[in-house]
Amino acid sequence: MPAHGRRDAAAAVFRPVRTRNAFEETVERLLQAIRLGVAAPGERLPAERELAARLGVSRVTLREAIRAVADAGYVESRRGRYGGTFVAEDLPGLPRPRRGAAPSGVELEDVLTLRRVLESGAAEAAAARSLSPADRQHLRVRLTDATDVAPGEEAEYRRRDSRLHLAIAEVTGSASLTSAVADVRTGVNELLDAIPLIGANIEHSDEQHRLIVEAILSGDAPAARAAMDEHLDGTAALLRGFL
Amino acid sequence: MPAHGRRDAAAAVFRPVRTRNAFEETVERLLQAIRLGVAAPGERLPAERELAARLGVSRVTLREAIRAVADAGYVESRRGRYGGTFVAEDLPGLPRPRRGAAPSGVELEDVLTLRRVLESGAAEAAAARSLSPADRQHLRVRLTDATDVAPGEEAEYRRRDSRLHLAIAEVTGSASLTSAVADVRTGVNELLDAIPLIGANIEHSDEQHRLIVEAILSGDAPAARAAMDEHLDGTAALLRGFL
DNA sequence: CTCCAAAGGTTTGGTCCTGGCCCATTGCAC
DNA sequence: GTGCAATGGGCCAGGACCAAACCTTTGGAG
Repeated sequence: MPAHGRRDAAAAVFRPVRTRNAFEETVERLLQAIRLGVAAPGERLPAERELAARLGVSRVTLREAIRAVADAGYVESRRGRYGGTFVAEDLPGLPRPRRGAAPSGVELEDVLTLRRVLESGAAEAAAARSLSPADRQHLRVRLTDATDVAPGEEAEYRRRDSRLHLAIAEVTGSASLTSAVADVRTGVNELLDAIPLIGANIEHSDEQHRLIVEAILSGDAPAARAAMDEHLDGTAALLRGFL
Repeated sequence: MPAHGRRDAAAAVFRPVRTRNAFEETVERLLQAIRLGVAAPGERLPAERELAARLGVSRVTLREAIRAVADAGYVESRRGRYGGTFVAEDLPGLPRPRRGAAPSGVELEDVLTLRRVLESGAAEAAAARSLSPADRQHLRVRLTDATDVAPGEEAEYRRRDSRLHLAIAEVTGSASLTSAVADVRTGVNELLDAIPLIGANIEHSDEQHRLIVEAILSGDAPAARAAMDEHLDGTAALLRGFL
């Protein structure tokens, strides 16, 4: 009996339906928006009523989550017309000193495998599509943002880097692919938080980012995939070395 | 302001936290297990207490879901020692006459894009890995199963086809990739339910399946990707034509 | 034949979450 | 300045969901 194989597939289908409660999930989403640079410092989040509807969560729950995120210093709420919840200009640093929770090798390989599949696939798909002028502009802007970070601003670099990778997924036109990339990116960022950021690596990444975007913009799908593969291999090697 | 691009990424991060309620989610998972062939006709599901724990759902909720699925004729419960919940030997046909709910073109392309990224990526990743003898055997068994369906058994073919594709994801060793493939596969199956199954297509698929598995077993990652790409292109063309 | 283990079936009390409603604050339009 | 609309803030009744019991059925072990 191939019970082994069956168990793996079964684990995929019978995985938990709801990982956390609504409050915790909502907090994670807000932090994800901030850490991936989807909501930049100073920017306003959607109004509570709208955001609650979008997240499929009651306003009470959303407000509790916002409260928690605000207490941690990530956002700030203002009342009145033209009020709202705003991302803090000065974001707090890492809340996670990684208290012994080093990810196992299996977990690491799991994330890296999924990441490679999703991100290289997204790069290829983006290049294979005929992009609208808005899409092309979007990519260029994100690329510039990412290569244009003041030295010493590691956290900001991480956000813009994520935002660029996310933009590549966006221009594939596939909403579910974009969601998947956002999730895997969050996982990768958590891992990256555990290792130091080196200047040489950033410069190297900048160049690779340029190559990737160039390949996508010129519609060269194999080149886009190859460039993304190489880029990801670098990070993967770094992570494997440190963990 | 690049509000357009921002909106897409925001939609990914601010997507609903909880799509359905626990009951509905659980029903979907049970049906997914059956339709993907993870639980074959006649097979026993895990005991309620264990399954509830795995799904992260209370036993009460799980039982309600099982009850619903049993009422629809998919499973049957037996009490007493060596009892349990068993997948029906004769599964009901399609419950979905697709009442005008034809998927929009955008949705279709969304699923197909994600599918291509995930499944071709999985094939490549599987080929790039050094597979254990158990993995190799698993792939071979699933391949044989899929090419070995009695004529006229379209529903059974669909299940074994899914099971083979799922096996490819399994042998990548990445649990999250396997989950993602299972989900996208469910989406594709729903689309496929709307179009007829033609004998010639099955034969063609059988041959492509052989090529894919062969490439994976021989460790030829580019060939595995290429073979999977071709295979998926066939189905994609079929779907685009019918919808 | 008796006991027991493993499974499904049932009940209860409590917690989380929601949907709806109203209040408080703010700044622009008039 | 007055009105108003958009926003965050607060409250409550009821439903969904859960954890933890306990009951019933079944068939093998001894």
